[in-house]
Amino acid sequence: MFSKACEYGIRAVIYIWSQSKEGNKLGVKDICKEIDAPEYFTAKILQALARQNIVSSTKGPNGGFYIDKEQENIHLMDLVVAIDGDKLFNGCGLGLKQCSATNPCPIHHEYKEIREGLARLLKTKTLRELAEEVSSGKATLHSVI
Amino acid sequence: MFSKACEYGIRAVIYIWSQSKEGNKLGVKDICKEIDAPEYFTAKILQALARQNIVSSTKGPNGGFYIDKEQENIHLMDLVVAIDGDKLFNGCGLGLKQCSATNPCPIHHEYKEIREGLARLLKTKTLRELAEEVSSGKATLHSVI
DNA sequence: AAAATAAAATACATTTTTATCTTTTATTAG
DNA sequence: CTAATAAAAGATAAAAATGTATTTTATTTT
Repeated sequence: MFSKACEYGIRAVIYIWSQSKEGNKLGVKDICKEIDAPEYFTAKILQALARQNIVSSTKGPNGGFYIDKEQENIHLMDLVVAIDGDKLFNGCGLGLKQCSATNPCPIHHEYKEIREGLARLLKTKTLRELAEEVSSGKATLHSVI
Repeated sequence: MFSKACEYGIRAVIYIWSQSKEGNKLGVKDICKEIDAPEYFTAKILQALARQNIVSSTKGPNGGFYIDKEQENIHLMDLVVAIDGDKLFNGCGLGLKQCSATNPCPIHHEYKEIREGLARLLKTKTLRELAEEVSSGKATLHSVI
């Protein structure tokens, strides 16, 4: 469903959120150790997200990734689109170039429902909520060891 | 969502179904022209499906792909799994190795619903039904020109 | 039996995704 | 100001997905 890049990105950002109280900044190495993701690859993803203003970052000692005020109301959808684009949400399930209610592929209507359900989920969930689930121990970002 | 291979495969098989009355056999070239898919690539997919007994084929003059009795009750799910495997239906949305109700990722429950909705759709639809939609003109397998 | 046909198998090429390593730039601590 | 730190940027590589071309095999028609 989501690309690997997107999976790592979501996990990383939720982790940053869950730790980003009182101006706390997190290094890529720490993030990746915690979420069990490849370091350099995840770094690239986070850099791209910083360029798109989904997360913030600073260089140098005590630098790292963090969340600031402007990013408080970001939904999971914004993050997914920033990494994977929106093809998941507006293309035809069978890859037809033109597929619509008036010229539907054989699964158009049912697939549309699924897709919209997914979009609804991603648009509803804020990163704050997801981070809270992790902070409170109700959810995790890594496999138990 | 589905791979390109799976999109082409679904379209090809539905088309074979829709044309496979009275022992009619279809060549790869004809199929690909109709569904607007790359010929050699789609041929490989169909060959793999033939090995897995999702469709039938014979070589030689008047040969081609067709559906026989044993394949009458195949659901869309069988086809998708034959091409893309089942990772879409049993993996974690965020890629965690272990993710379950007792050790959930932050979107476990909601994502599960989406995934199960998709699985339900694919398990409900038979290829016969989908082909019928195409035969009757209610749905198409290619963009209108 | 020979020729023609079409899938099957094999080989090869390109593009995209995933992943790693190195160099550069910005920032801070001493 | 200098050294240390950490992200940013760039280069490279491996793997997977996608796509194309060629050779082989099975089948049928003549």
